[in-house]
Amino acid sequence: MADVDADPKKLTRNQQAVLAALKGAGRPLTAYDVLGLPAIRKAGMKAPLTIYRALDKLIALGLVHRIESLNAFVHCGHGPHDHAAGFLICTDCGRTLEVHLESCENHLAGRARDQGFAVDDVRVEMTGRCPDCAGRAAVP
Amino acid sequence: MADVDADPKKLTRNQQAVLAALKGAGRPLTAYDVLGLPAIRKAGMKAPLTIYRALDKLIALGLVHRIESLNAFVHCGHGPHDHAAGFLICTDCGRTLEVHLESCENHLAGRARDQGFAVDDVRVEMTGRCPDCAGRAAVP
DNA sequence: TCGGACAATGTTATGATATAACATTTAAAA
DNA sequence: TTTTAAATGTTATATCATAACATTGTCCGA
Repeated sequence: MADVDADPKKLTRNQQAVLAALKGAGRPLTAYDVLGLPAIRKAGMKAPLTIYRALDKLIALGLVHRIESLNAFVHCGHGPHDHAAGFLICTDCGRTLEVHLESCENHLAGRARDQGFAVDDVRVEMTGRCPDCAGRAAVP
Repeated sequence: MADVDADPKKLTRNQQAVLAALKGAGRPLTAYDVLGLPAIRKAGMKAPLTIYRALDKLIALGLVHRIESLNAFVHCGHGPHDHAAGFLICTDCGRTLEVHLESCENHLAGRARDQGFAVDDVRVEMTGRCPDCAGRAAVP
């Protein structure tokens, strides 16, 4: 689970730079997308590993989520939280919406426990079209 | 959605070989795992693309599922089906359990629709320990 | 303040996953 | 049989991620 007590002020320069990049993007970016950003190069980061290390930390702090089906990373707009997050991924514009799964998580994890499975983590990713893109498609 | 009317007899030699490999493994394999299997080399497949193409087809037919968080592929033990599948991934032994999500899918997709999101596909992956491994851990 | 411990960083190289492009063959249908 | 679509073969390359090891920075207790 995320370390909800994390103090954002304690982030290192690299971590701050990567977090700011994801925040500014407003959508998931791959590690190499981040690496390519001018602000990141200006911060002196120039190797993939530098980005991945910052991302690892930010994920551990619950400030960033990894989107498995995109191999990408997105800023968590909800602040650190302890319950599982679900993502709605728009296949048109590439943006994601984060949804909380308090109730679903119990349902899903309950299903798992029924089978004797001890659940550590729940990941939900849904693809489709976001409100904006769905609207555009309907009225072309 | 999966083509439930798919006829397994119509699978090509490559597709049959890959499907048999995943079936035999009983757990998720990466494309390169599959490529490395003697039976696959004997079938004449020797390039990654050959494997990926067979996998693409098998996935489209609903005979194989991709596990995003493992970059791996697993045989679907339930036969082709039309509803979303969830996976319980054991971090000890690497095996997966597939669970059906009839009810959860509605719940999740409903949440999405509440936000104006048009859902095409739902993916659920849970990590933890399977009954066997959880048992071993509890009684060491 | 010093010094030890630990986290973070820098650097280079490489491993692992996935697809592009284009020629050829096979299978199915008209 | 012709013609059409799908599958395959082959080579090269793109994309995502980590290993290994040296160095630096930070924090806290003695």
